[in-house]
Amino acid sequence: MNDTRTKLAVEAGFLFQQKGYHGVGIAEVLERAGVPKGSLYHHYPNGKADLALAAAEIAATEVLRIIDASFDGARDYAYGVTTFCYKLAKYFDIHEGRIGCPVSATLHGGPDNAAFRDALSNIFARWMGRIAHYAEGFGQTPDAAAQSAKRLFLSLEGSWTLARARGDSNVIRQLPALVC
Amino acid sequence: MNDTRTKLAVEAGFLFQQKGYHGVGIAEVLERAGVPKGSLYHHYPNGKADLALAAAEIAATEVLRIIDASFDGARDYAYGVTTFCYKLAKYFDIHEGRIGCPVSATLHGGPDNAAFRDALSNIFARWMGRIAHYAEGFGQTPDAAAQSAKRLFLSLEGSWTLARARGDSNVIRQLPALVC
DNA sequence: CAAGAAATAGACCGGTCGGTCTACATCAAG
DNA sequence: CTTGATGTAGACCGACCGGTCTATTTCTTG
Repeated sequence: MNDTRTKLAVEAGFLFQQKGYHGVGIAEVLERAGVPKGSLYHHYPNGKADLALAAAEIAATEVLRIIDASFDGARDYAYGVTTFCYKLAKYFDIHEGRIGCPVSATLHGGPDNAAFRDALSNIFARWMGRIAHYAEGFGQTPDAAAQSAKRLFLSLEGSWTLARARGDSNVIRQLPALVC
Repeated sequence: MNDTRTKLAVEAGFLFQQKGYHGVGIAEVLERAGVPKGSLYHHYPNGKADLALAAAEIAATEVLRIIDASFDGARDYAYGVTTFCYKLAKYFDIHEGRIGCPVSATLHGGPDNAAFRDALSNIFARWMGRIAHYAEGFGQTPDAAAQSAKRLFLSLEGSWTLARARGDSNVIRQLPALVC
């Protein structure tokens, strides 16, 4: 297990989420991580693209963790959604309101290739699947659960966009009232 | 009135919407528009940033036009929403599925300054205001209309994101069933 | 310890970036 | 025809881009 490798992806993710793939220079990532260039290309032979995919994967996993933490102790679906949105709003505030969906901000606007699109598509599917899983657990039929998950996901992506434009996380906090 | 000026903004918009602010080079815009560099800095003294704001404004106005065209002859709110979504899905397909919300794709990921954020925020507000206007016209109370507009807008932003990741405009076409 | 693998370190490279600058063409007004 | 404003044309610039390469240090394993 290598600390440098992870640190690079984490710091790169932090920057990608704010400025997008093309908005971040390798030099900036290296400076933030306190790592020389040689190490980057040792751990990520394909350079920036590898770094972005790794950063997106880390962010994706973190969001799944937040979903679990939000729904596990929830008394019903709406309660879980509310907790989830509040946690995300807090995450948004940590980045000082200059962030969109951590995954799409990182991968959209990157090189227009199949690898990036597939990664995005898969991550989104995993998120919706996990939310649907919890919705089913609260008694919804599979179809209804999938629909609930999709409704939440789509609005959430939009909320991130609007929250970022306004620099105000309340858009995210008010989401449960809109979709439940 | 100057044709070159408009042509530059339109072509720049086409590219920004696909690759984002930092993903597009000035040279690429000039080539597409068939315009030399001197003309660009004559019409847009602040260069790329001016160009992006002008492009976003054009796209924003075009969306307002589509909203009007969708709701003007509609028999009820849901019908208008459906027409609106179909028109946007078509627009998405014209760009071969490589596009997000034309405005946020252009301005998000651009320079992190107040001018860009304000422009985005204002454009979004105008869109939601126009949708709410039509919702009121179909008998919704002002509060309910504002809520309907917000619900549609947020899901729509999300749909664009998901549609782009999947390269499939059907996400947008299926939206009315989810929000009406 | 020896020896090779793993990782760090950063100088260096060609290409492209956004932007400036000067020269020239076009046009309207006197 | 002259003159000044408007717009076109593109050579040119320093800064920065992502990526390569060699040298060195650190870790692992026998």
